Amino acid sequence: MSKTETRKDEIIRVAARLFKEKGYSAVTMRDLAAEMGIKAASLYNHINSKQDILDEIIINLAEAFTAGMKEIQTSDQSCIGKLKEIIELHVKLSSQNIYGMASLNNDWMHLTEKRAYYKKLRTDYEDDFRHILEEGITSGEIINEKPEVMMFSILTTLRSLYIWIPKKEDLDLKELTTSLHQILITGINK
Amino acid sequence: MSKTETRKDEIIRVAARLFKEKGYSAVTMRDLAAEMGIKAASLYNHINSKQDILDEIIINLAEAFTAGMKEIQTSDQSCIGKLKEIIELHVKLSSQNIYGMASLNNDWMHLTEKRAYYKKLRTDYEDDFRHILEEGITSGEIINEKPEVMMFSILTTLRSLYIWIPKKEDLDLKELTTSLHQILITGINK
DNA sequence: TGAATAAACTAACAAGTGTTAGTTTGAAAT
DNA sequence: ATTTCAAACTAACACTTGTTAGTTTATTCA
Repeated sequence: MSKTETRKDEIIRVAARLFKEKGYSAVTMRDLAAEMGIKAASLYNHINSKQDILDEIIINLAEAFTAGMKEIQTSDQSCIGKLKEIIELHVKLSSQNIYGMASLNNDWMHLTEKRAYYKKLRTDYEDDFRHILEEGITSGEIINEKPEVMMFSILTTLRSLYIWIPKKEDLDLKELTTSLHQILITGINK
Repeated sequence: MSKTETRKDEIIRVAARLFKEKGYSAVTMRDLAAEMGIKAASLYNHINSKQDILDEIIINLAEAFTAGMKEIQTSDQSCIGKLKEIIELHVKLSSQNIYGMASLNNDWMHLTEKRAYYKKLRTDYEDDFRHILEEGITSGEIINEKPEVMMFSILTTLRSLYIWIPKKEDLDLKELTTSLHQILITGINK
Protein backbone atom coordinates (compact mmCIF):
# COMPACT_ATOMS: atom_id res chain seq x y z
CA MET A 1 0.00 0.00 0.00
CA SER A 2 2.06 2.87 1.33
CA LYS A 3 4.90 3.58 -1.11
CA THR A 4 8.46 3.58 0.12
CA GLU A 5 9.54 6.97 1.37
CA THR A 6 10.63 9.34 -1.38
CA ARG A 7 13.40 11.86 -0.92
CA LYS A 8 10.73 14.55 -0.68
CA ASP A 9 8.94 12.63 2.07
CA GLU A 10 12.25 12.31 3.90
CA ILE A 11 12.87 16.05 3.71
CA ILE A 12 9.41 16.79 5.06
CA ARG A 13 9.85 14.29 7.86
CA VAL A 14 13.19 15.78 8.91
CA ALA A 15 11.80 19.30 8.58
CA ALA A 16 8.92 18.44 10.89
CA ARG A 17 11.37 17.29 13.53
CA LEU A 18 13.36 20.52 13.28
CA PHE A 19 10.17 22.60 13.31
CA LYS A 20 9.18 20.91 16.55
CA GLU A 21 12.52 21.70 18.17
CA LYS A 22 12.89 25.34 17.11
CA GLY A 23 9.69 26.42 15.38
CA TYR A 24 9.19 27.04 11.67
CA SER A 25 10.69 30.54 11.56
CA ALA A 26 13.87 29.61 13.39
CA VAL A 27 14.70 26.71 11.08
CA THR A 28 16.65 27.76 8.00
CA MET A 29 16.90 25.86 4.75
CA ARG A 30 20.60 25.50 5.53
CA ASP A 31 19.75 23.88 8.88
CA LEU A 32 17.45 21.46 7.12
CA ALA A 33 19.99 20.70 4.41
CA ALA A 34 22.73 20.06 6.98
CA GLU A 35 20.46 17.63 8.77
CA MET A 36 19.94 15.83 5.45
CA GLY A 37 23.67 15.85 4.75
CA ILE A 38 23.35 17.98 1.60
CA LYS A 39 23.54 21.66 0.56
CA ALA A 40 20.57 24.00 0.85
CA ALA A 41 20.18 24.46 -2.89
CA SER A 42 19.86 20.71 -3.37
CA LEU A 43 16.63 20.70 -1.40
CA TYR A 44 14.97 22.50 -4.29
CA ASN A 45 15.32 19.46 -6.51
CA HIS A 46 12.60 17.93 -4.35
CA ILE A 47 10.49 20.70 -2.85
CA ASN A 48 9.23 24.01 -4.18
CA SER A 49 9.66 26.21 -1.13
CA LYS A 50 10.00 26.27 2.63
CA GLN A 51 6.36 27.33 2.77
CA ASP A 52 5.28 24.22 0.86
CA ILE A 53 6.91 22.00 3.47
CA LEU A 54 4.90 23.62 6.25
CA ASP A 55 1.71 23.46 4.19
CA GLU A 56 2.13 19.76 3.59
CA ILE A 57 2.86 18.93 7.23
CA ILE A 58 -0.07 20.88 8.63
CA ILE A 59 -2.78 20.30 6.03
CA ASN A 60 -2.21 16.55 5.86
CA LEU A 61 -2.61 16.26 9.61
CA ALA A 62 -5.57 18.61 9.83
CA GLU A 63 -7.37 16.62 7.13
CA ALA A 64 -6.66 13.39 8.99
CA PHE A 65 -8.35 14.81 12.07
CA THR A 66 -11.30 15.97 9.99
CA ALA A 67 -11.67 12.54 8.40
CA GLY A 68 -11.53 10.89 11.82
CA MET A 69 -14.17 13.20 13.22
CA LYS A 70 -16.50 12.58 10.28
CA GLU A 71 -16.29 8.85 10.92
CA ILE A 72 -16.99 9.29 14.62
CA GLN A 73 -19.97 11.51 13.87
CA THR A 74 -21.70 8.78 11.86
CA SER A 75 -21.03 6.06 14.42
CA ASP A 76 -23.97 4.82 16.48
CA GLN A 77 -22.13 5.34 19.76
CA SER A 78 -23.48 7.27 22.73
CA CYS A 79 -22.03 10.68 23.54
CA ILE A 80 -19.56 9.22 26.00
CA GLY A 81 -18.70 6.54 23.45
CA LYS A 82 -17.98 9.16 20.84
CA LEU A 83 -15.79 11.06 23.28
CA LYS A 84 -13.82 7.91 23.84
CA GLU A 85 -13.41 7.55 20.08
CA ILE A 86 -12.15 11.12 19.90
CA ILE A 87 -9.56 10.35 22.55
CA GLU A 88 -8.48 7.31 20.56
CA LEU A 89 -8.22 9.39 17.40
CA HIS A 90 -5.94 11.92 19.08
CA VAL A 91 -3.76 9.27 20.71
CA LYS A 92 -3.38 7.50 17.38
CA LEU A 93 -2.63 10.53 15.20
CA SER A 94 -0.45 12.20 17.82
CA SER A 95 1.69 9.14 18.45
CA GLN A 96 2.10 8.61 14.71
CA ASN A 97 2.92 12.27 14.02
CA ILE A 98 4.81 13.54 17.05
CA TYR A 99 6.67 16.17 15.06
CA GLY A 100 3.83 17.24 12.80
CA MET A 101 1.60 17.91 15.79
CA ALA A 102 4.00 20.59 16.97
CA SER A 103 3.64 22.48 13.69
CA LEU A 104 -0.11 22.00 13.74
CA ASN A 105 -0.30 23.56 17.19
CA ASN A 106 2.39 26.22 17.04
CA ASP A 107 3.15 27.14 13.45
CA TRP A 108 -0.24 27.31 11.74
CA MET A 109 -0.04 31.10 11.82
CA HIS A 110 2.81 30.91 9.32
CA LEU A 111 0.56 29.40 6.71
CA THR A 112 -0.27 31.88 3.95
CA GLU A 113 -2.61 30.73 1.15
CA LYS A 114 -3.62 27.69 3.16
CA ARG A 115 -4.33 29.50 6.41
CA ALA A 116 -8.01 30.18 5.79
CA TYR A 117 -8.55 26.55 4.77
CA TYR A 118 -6.76 25.32 7.88
CA LYS A 119 -8.85 27.55 10.11
CA LYS A 120 -12.04 26.28 8.56
CA LEU A 121 -11.00 22.69 9.20
CA ARG A 122 -10.23 23.55 12.81
CA THR A 123 -13.44 25.48 13.38
CA ASP A 124 -15.54 22.72 11.86
CA TYR A 125 -13.77 20.15 14.02
CA GLU A 126 -14.51 22.15 17.14
CA ASP A 127 -18.13 22.65 16.10
CA ASP A 128 -18.54 18.91 15.67
CA PHE A 129 -16.92 18.30 19.04
CA ARG A 130 -19.14 20.86 20.77
CA HIS A 131 -22.20 19.36 19.14
CA ILE A 132 -21.41 15.94 20.60
CA LEU A 133 -21.15 17.49 24.06
CA GLU A 134 -24.44 19.37 23.63
CA GLU A 135 -26.19 16.16 22.70
CA GLY A 136 -24.73 14.53 25.78
CA ILE A 137 -26.09 17.30 27.97
CA THR A 138 -29.54 17.02 26.38
CA SER A 139 -29.64 13.25 26.78
CA GLY A 140 -28.42 13.55 30.38
CA GLU A 141 -25.24 11.61 29.79
CA ILE A 142 -22.96 14.40 30.90
CA ILE A 143 -23.19 17.25 33.38
CA ASN A 144 -24.87 20.53 32.49
CA GLU A 145 -21.66 22.54 32.43
CA LYS A 146 -20.73 24.98 29.65
CA PRO A 147 -19.85 22.86 26.57
CA GLU A 148 -17.26 25.45 25.57
CA VAL A 149 -15.25 25.00 28.75
CA MET A 150 -15.54 21.23 28.65
CA MET A 151 -14.39 21.13 25.06
CA PHE A 152 -11.53 23.50 25.74
CA SER A 153 -10.33 21.41 28.64
CA ILE A 154 -10.45 18.07 26.86
CA LEU A 155 -9.21 19.33 23.53
CA THR A 156 -6.19 21.22 24.83
CA THR A 157 -5.12 18.14 26.72
CA LEU A 158 -5.48 15.99 23.61
CA ARG A 159 -3.74 18.58 21.44
CA SER A 160 -0.74 18.57 23.77
CA LEU A 161 -0.23 14.81 23.74
CA TYR A 162 2.65 15.21 21.31
CA ILE A 163 4.67 17.02 23.99
CA TRP A 164 4.17 14.35 26.50
CA ILE A 165 4.09 11.00 24.68
CA PRO A 166 7.77 10.99 23.63
CA LYS A 167 8.90 11.58 27.22
CA LYS A 168 7.44 8.30 28.44
CA GLU A 169 9.61 5.49 27.16
CA ASP A 170 7.54 2.68 28.65
CA LEU A 171 4.27 3.89 27.23
CA ASP A 172 1.47 1.59 26.26
CA LEU A 173 -0.88 3.53 24.04
CA LYS A 174 -3.87 1.38 24.94
CA GLU A 175 -3.18 2.06 28.59
CA LEU A 176 -2.78 5.76 27.95
CA THR A 177 -6.13 5.85 26.19
CA THR A 178 -7.81 4.18 29.15
CA SER A 179 -6.20 6.59 31.61
CA LEU A 180 -7.24 9.60 29.59
CA HIS A 181 -10.77 8.32 29.33
CA GLN A 182 -10.91 7.93 33.09
CA ILE A 183 -9.33 11.29 33.88
CA LEU A 184 -10.97 13.45 31.23
CA ILE A 185 -14.46 12.03 31.55
CA THR A 186 -14.89 10.47 34.98
CA GLY A 187 -12.69 12.93 36.86
CA ILE A 188 -9.96 12.39 39.37
CA ASN A 189 -11.70 12.65 42.76
CA LYS A 190 -13.07 9.74 44.68
CA MET B 1 3.04 50.68 44.70
CA SER B 2 3.56 49.67 41.09
CA LYS B 3 5.50 52.36 39.28
CA THR B 4 4.03 53.92 36.17
CA GLU B 5 5.04 52.04 33.07
CA THR B 6 8.46 53.00 31.76
CA ARG B 7 9.28 53.07 28.06
CA LYS B 8 11.17 49.81 28.53
CA ASP B 9 8.11 48.20 30.10
CA GLU B 10 6.03 49.40 27.19
CA ILE B 11 8.42 47.87 24.67
CA ILE B 12 8.37 44.55 26.50
CA ARG B 13 4.58 44.62 26.69
CA VAL B 14 4.21 45.30 22.98
CA ALA B 15 6.87 42.71 22.17
CA ALA B 16 4.98 40.07 24.15
CA ARG B 17 1.89 40.76 22.10
CA LEU B 18 3.79 40.38 18.84
CA PHE B 19 5.53 37.25 20.11
CA LYS B 20 2.14 35.74 20.80
CA GLU B 21 0.90 36.48 17.29
CA LYS B 22 3.94 35.32 15.31
CA GLY B 23 6.39 33.71 17.68
CA TYR B 24 9.72 35.12 18.86
CA SER B 25 11.76 34.23 15.78
CA ALA B 26 9.30 35.69 13.30
CA VAL B 27 9.14 39.09 15.02
CA THR B 28 11.89 41.46 13.88
CA MET B 29 13.16 44.46 15.76
CA ARG B 30 11.78 46.53 12.88
CA ASP B 31 8.33 45.00 13.40
CA LEU B 32 8.51 45.87 17.06
CA ALA B 33 9.75 49.39 16.37
CA ALA B 34 6.99 50.01 13.83
CA GLU B 35 4.42 48.90 16.39
CA MET B 36 5.93 51.43 18.83
CA GLY B 37 5.94 54.14 16.17
CA ILE B 38 9.73 54.53 16.19
CA LYS B 39 12.78 53.23 14.32
CA ALA B 40 14.45 49.94 15.20
CA ALA B 41 17.67 51.54 16.38
CA SER B 42 15.75 53.66 18.88
CA LEU B 43 14.69 50.55 20.76
CA TYR B 44 18.29 50.16 21.92
CA ASN B 45 18.04 53.28 24.04
CA HIS B 46 15.82 51.20 26.32
CA ILE B 47 16.71 47.55 25.93
CA ASN B 48 19.99 45.70 25.44
CA SER B 49 18.94 43.07 22.94
CA LYS B 50 16.06 41.12 21.49
CA GLN B 51 17.14 38.21 23.62
CA ASP B 52 16.82 40.29 26.80
CA ILE B 53 13.19 41.05 25.98
CA LEU B 54 12.36 37.37 25.76
CA ASP B 55 14.31 36.60 28.94
CA GLU B 56 12.40 39.23 30.89
CA ILE B 57 8.98 38.07 29.66
CA ILE B 58 9.55 34.41 30.38
CA ILE B 59 11.57 34.50 33.59
CA ASN B 60 9.27 36.99 35.32
CA LEU B 61 6.28 34.78 34.62
CA ALA B 62 8.01 31.54 35.51
CA GLU B 63 9.11 33.01 38.84
CA ALA B 64 5.56 34.17 39.54
CA PHE B 65 4.32 30.61 39.07
CA THR B 66 7.06 29.31 41.34
CA ALA B 67 6.20 31.82 44.04
CA GLY B 68 2.52 30.89 43.79
CA MET B 69 3.27 27.20 44.09
CA LYS B 70 5.48 27.73 47.15
CA GLU B 71 2.62 29.52 48.87
CA ILE B 72 0.16 26.76 48.00
CA GLN B 73 2.56 24.13 49.29
CA THR B 74 2.64 25.65 52.74
CA SER B 75 -1.12 26.12 52.98
CA ASP B 76 -3.04 23.80 55.27
CA GLN B 77 -5.52 22.82 52.57
CA SER B 78 -6.37 19.28 51.59
CA CYS B 79 -5.06 17.89 48.33
CA ILE B 80 -8.24 18.83 46.47
CA GLY B 81 -8.10 22.25 48.12
CA LYS B 82 -4.54 22.74 46.89
CA LEU B 83 -5.54 21.71 43.39
CA LYS B 84 -8.22 24.35 43.46
CA GLU B 85 -5.63 26.90 44.52
CA ILE B 86 -3.43 25.86 41.62
CA ILE B 87 -6.33 26.40 39.24
CA GLU B 88 -6.87 29.84 40.74
CA LEU B 89 -3.18 30.64 40.35
CA HIS B 90 -3.22 29.76 36.67
CA VAL B 91 -6.44 31.64 35.97
CA LYS B 92 -5.04 34.71 37.70
CA LEU B 93 -1.58 34.75 36.12
CA SER B 94 -2.87 33.74 32.68
CA SER B 95 -5.57 36.40 32.57
CA GLN B 96 -3.09 39.03 33.70
CA ASN B 97 -0.38 37.93 31.24
CA ILE B 98 -2.20 36.72 28.15
CA TYR B 99 0.70 37.58 25.87
CA GLY B 100 3.50 36.50 28.13
CA MET B 101 1.96 33.06 28.54
CA ALA B 102 2.37 32.45 24.82
CA SER B 103 6.13 33.04 25.07
CA LEU B 104 6.33 30.91 28.20
CA ASN B 105 4.69 28.02 26.39
CA ASN B 106 6.07 28.33 22.88
CA ASP B 107 9.30 30.32 22.90
CA TRP B 108 11.20 29.09 25.94
CA MET B 109 13.49 27.08 23.63
CA HIS B 110 14.87 30.38 22.33
CA LEU B 111 16.25 31.26 25.72
CA THR B 112 20.03 30.97 25.82
CA GLU B 113 21.80 31.69 29.13
CA LYS B 114 18.51 31.56 31.01
CA ARG B 115 17.26 28.32 29.52
CA ALA B 116 18.69 26.01 32.16
CA TYR B 117 17.29 28.20 34.92
CA TYR B 118 13.86 28.25 33.27
CA LYS B 119 13.85 24.48 32.91
CA LYS B 120 14.72 24.06 36.56
CA LEU B 121 11.82 26.29 37.59
CA ARG B 122 9.49 24.28 35.38
CA THR B 123 10.72 20.91 36.59
CA ASP B 124 10.47 21.95 40.23
CA TYR B 125 6.95 23.24 39.63
CA GLU B 126 5.91 19.93 38.11
CA ASP B 127 7.55 17.99 40.92
CA ASP B 128 5.60 20.00 43.49
CA PHE B 129 2.39 19.46 41.52
CA ARG B 130 2.99 15.72 41.26
CA HIS B 131 3.73 15.53 44.95
CA ILE B 132 0.37 17.05 45.81
CA LEU B 133 -1.34 14.44 43.65
CA GLU B 134 0.63 11.62 45.26
CA GLU B 135 -0.41 12.78 48.70
CA GLY B 136 -4.02 12.85 47.52
CA ILE B 137 -3.75 9.26 46.34
CA THR B 138 -2.22 8.16 49.63
CA SER B 139 -4.87 9.90 51.68
CA GLY B 140 -7.61 8.47 49.48
CA GLU B 141 -8.84 11.86 48.31
CA ILE B 142 -8.27 11.15 44.63
CA ILE B 143 -8.35 8.07 42.44
CA ASN B 144 -5.37 5.76 42.19
CA GLU B 145 -4.53 6.70 38.59
CA LYS B 146 -1.01 7.50 37.38
CA PRO B 147 -0.10 10.93 38.85
CA GLU B 148 1.92 11.69 35.74
CA VAL B 149 -1.10 11.41 33.46
CA MET B 150 -3.35 13.35 35.82
CA MET B 151 -0.82 16.13 36.12
CA PHE B 152 -0.26 16.24 32.38
CA SER B 153 -3.96 16.49 31.72
CA ILE B 154 -4.68 19.23 34.25
CA LEU B 155 -1.50 21.20 33.64
CA THR B 156 -1.77 21.32 29.85
CA THR B 157 -5.30 22.60 30.17
CA LEU B 158 -4.21 25.28 32.61
CA ARG B 159 -1.18 26.19 30.51
CA SER B 160 -3.40 26.75 27.49
CA LEU B 161 -5.81 29.13 29.20
CA TYR B 162 -4.11 32.08 27.51
CA ILE B 163 -5.33 30.86 24.13
CA TRP B 164 -8.87 30.60 25.23
CA ILE B 165 -9.53 33.38 27.73
CA PRO B 166 -9.29 36.29 25.23
CA LYS B 167 -11.81 34.65 22.92
CA LYS B 168 -14.59 34.86 25.50
CA GLU B 169 -15.70 38.45 25.80
CA ASP B 170 -18.30 37.85 28.53
CA LEU B 171 -15.97 35.96 30.80
CA ASP B 172 -16.27 35.99 34.53
CA LEU B 173 -13.01 34.71 35.93
CA LYS B 174 -14.61 33.50 39.15
CA GLU B 175 -17.09 31.52 37.12
CA LEU B 176 -14.33 30.11 34.92
CA THR B 177 -12.44 28.96 38.00
CA THR B 178 -15.51 27.16 39.29
CA SER B 179 -16.13 25.48 35.95
CA LEU B 180 -12.53 24.32 35.69
CA HIS B 181 -12.63 22.96 39.20
CA GLN B 182 -15.76 20.98 38.34
CA ILE B 183 -14.48 19.69 35.00
CA LEU B 184 -10.86 18.97 35.88
CA ILE B 185 -11.49 17.39 39.25
CA THR B 186 -15.03 16.04 39.37
CA GLY B 187 -15.25 15.02 35.72
CA ILE B 188 -17.92 15.60 33.14
CA ASN B 189 -20.07 12.49 33.26
CA LYS B 190 -23.16 12.16 35.37
C1' DT C 1 19.69 81.24 29.81
C1' DG C 2 22.22 77.15 29.94
C1' DA C 3 23.02 72.35 31.26
C1' DA C 4 21.41 67.89 31.49
C1' DT C 5 18.85 64.15 30.02
C1' DA C 6 15.65 61.06 27.76
C1' DA C 7 14.51 59.51 23.48
C1' DA C 8 14.30 59.92 19.01
C1' DC C 9 16.95 60.01 14.48
C1' DT C 10 20.25 58.59 10.06
C1' DA C 11 23.56 55.62 8.26
C1' DA C 12 25.80 51.69 8.10
C1' DC C 13 27.67 46.90 9.09
C1' DA C 14 28.48 42.03 8.81
C1' DA C 15 26.05 38.00 8.79
C1' DG C 16 22.31 35.30 7.43
C1' DT C 17 17.91 34.59 4.56
C1' DG C 18 15.19 31.90 0.79
C1' DT C 19 15.84 30.98 -3.68
C1' DT C 20 17.59 30.63 -8.75
C1' DA C 21 20.69 29.26 -12.53
C1' DG C 22 23.62 26.40 -14.45
C1' DT C 23 26.72 22.39 -13.90
C1' DT C 24 28.57 17.87 -12.40
C1' DT C 25 28.15 13.16 -10.75
C1' DG C 26 27.04 8.44 -10.76
C1' DA C 27 24.11 4.76 -11.44
C1' DA C 28 20.45 2.49 -14.27
C1' DA C 29 18.43 1.56 -18.84
C1' DT C 30 18.92 1.23 -23.76
C1' DA D 1 29.09 2.38 -25.13
C1' DT D 2 25.71 5.84 -24.95
C1' DT D 3 21.77 8.01 -23.17
C1' DT D 4 18.90 9.24 -19.42
C1' DC D 5 17.87 10.97 -15.14
C1' DA D 6 17.66 11.71 -10.25
C1' DA D 7 20.15 14.18 -7.15
C1' DA D 8 23.86 16.31 -5.80
C1' DC D 9 26.99 20.46 -6.50
C1' DT D 10 29.02 25.76 -6.87
C1' DA D 11 28.10 30.45 -7.24
C1' DA D 12 25.46 34.04 -6.79
C1' DC D 13 21.29 37.16 -6.15
C1' DA D 14 18.53 40.53 -3.69
C1' DC D 15 16.85 41.22 0.67
C1' DT D 16 16.45 40.99 5.72
C1' DT D 17 18.48 40.39 10.19
C1' DG D 18 20.14 42.31 14.91
C1' DT D 19 22.97 45.72 16.28
C1' DT D 20 26.36 49.83 16.70
C1' DA D 21 27.98 54.61 16.23
C1' DG D 22 27.26 59.08 16.19
C1' DT D 23 23.91 62.91 15.97
C1' DT D 24 19.69 65.69 16.64
C1' DT D 25 15.56 67.07 19.13
C1' DA D 26 12.68 68.39 22.78
C1' DT D 27 11.73 68.73 27.50
C1' DT D 28 13.11 69.42 32.37
C1' DC D 29 15.73 71.52 35.97
C1' DA D 30 19.33 74.59 38.02
